[in-house]
Amino acid sequence: MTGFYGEHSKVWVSVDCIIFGFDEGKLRILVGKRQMDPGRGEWSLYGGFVRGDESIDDAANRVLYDLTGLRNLYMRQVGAFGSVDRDPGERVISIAYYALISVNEYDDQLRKQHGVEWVNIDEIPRLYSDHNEMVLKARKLMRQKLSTEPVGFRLLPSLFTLTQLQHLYEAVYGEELDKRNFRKRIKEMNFIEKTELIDKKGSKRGAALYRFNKRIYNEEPSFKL
Amino acid sequence: MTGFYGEHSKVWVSVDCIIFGFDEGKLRILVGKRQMDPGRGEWSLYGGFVRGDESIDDAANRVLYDLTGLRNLYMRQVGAFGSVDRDPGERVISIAYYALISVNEYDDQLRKQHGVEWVNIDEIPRLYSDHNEMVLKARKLMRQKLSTEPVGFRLLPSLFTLTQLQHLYEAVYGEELDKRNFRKRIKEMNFIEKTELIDKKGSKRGAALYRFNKRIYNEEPSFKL
DNA sequence: TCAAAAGTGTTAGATTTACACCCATGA
DNA sequence: TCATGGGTGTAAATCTAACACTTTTGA
Repeated sequence: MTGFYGEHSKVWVSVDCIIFGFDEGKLRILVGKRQMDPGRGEWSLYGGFVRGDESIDDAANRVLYDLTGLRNLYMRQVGAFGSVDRDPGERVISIAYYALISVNEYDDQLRKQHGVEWVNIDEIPRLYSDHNEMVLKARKLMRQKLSTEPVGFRLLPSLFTLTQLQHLYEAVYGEELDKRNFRKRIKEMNFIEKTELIDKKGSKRGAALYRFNKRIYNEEPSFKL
Repeated sequence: MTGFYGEHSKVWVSVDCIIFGFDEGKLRILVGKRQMDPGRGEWSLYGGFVRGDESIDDAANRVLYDLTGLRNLYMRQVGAFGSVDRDPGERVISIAYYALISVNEYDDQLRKQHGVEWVNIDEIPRLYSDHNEMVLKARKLMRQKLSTEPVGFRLLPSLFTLTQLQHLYEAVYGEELDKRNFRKRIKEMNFIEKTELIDKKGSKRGAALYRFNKRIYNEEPSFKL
């Protein structure tokens, strides 16, 4: 059966992950210095090779788990990157994925062990190979996704204040939003439910904590921010 | 240098093309019966393997040129598809692309030589492997693209009537549009320019022919349909 | 002469935007 | 007591959607 396929050249396939986090009012991604050749020491996305016995999505999930220790992260494919010489060593086609994580759930020790850092999305350094391009496309897709589906919560703690949510959207859109209009729209979405809990960290007065209710969303899935 | 890479398994990478055309008021794509194993005889997208010396975009362009004889088609990546067993023969990761072609520019003899047919987008048969999934995603991305960028013209002759353009958008959106509102919006877009030419095929009275003016669009690139 | 497609404006309703003050509390 | 962030409603402006008739001409 390999007769037909054999005429064509095989290549390595890797996955590279753009991992978004939101902290101190800023949207950030994880990057680290490459610890292997080629490109050792250059800033780079975290990635890995696709194994023969796993799908590309499984590979991305494995790489994400390896780095963060977290499962079931929100993750979407960004696309395949396949210039002939994108990898200086060998022909490698890479499939980029972006993921959303809640920074507070990520063990900072684990982060340091892997030598990765949170960098502000607007201050990304020159990255290895075509990784800057991947980040750009991931950012565009992520913004588009957050504006049409309620996944922004994946970047926040499971309980969050409306101010946190608003600041998140402001960071993603890169523009300020009107507080009253924002809250008016949130109120119409019954799946963003107010709890009895009060956050006292963010202000003296205290702010109501909200949570995303998936069950209600499934019944009434309309979202626009 | 291959020492590091060598530990990982290489795979075949192919491209598969969803080629959209618009004819007789219907949105269609090109599919053919597979002429090779595995899956011989099944309906399938047209595709090919990525060679060692070409980028994935180049591979897609080559495959498109091979099939249509046309260069510089509008083409965008749909994404990578990489289940372990998506190809019954060997591990093959495939990158899907969609393209827009103007049906009248495609030599029908060439089409027949390749054994491909235009099938209505709403009547796609069961396709080989995960190709139906590719078509679905391509369609979604294409609709999104057509609503925010003036690329619908790539599915029409270079001179077209507003009725043709409206029917195209109706086919893409799957819903009827109001003629007066549609034409009002078109009039605001100066890059859709009226010519002195009249189409007499579509009606007795004759309809004005329009063309897309790229230069004007670049100066004033705002589009929404 | 009539069937068939081309072409053209107005209005009501819905949505979006702009905007400012009082409240509760810890320091 | 005061500085800080939390919380609330209204009105003007803009955008969207609904709607019907006249024109031209080839058959």
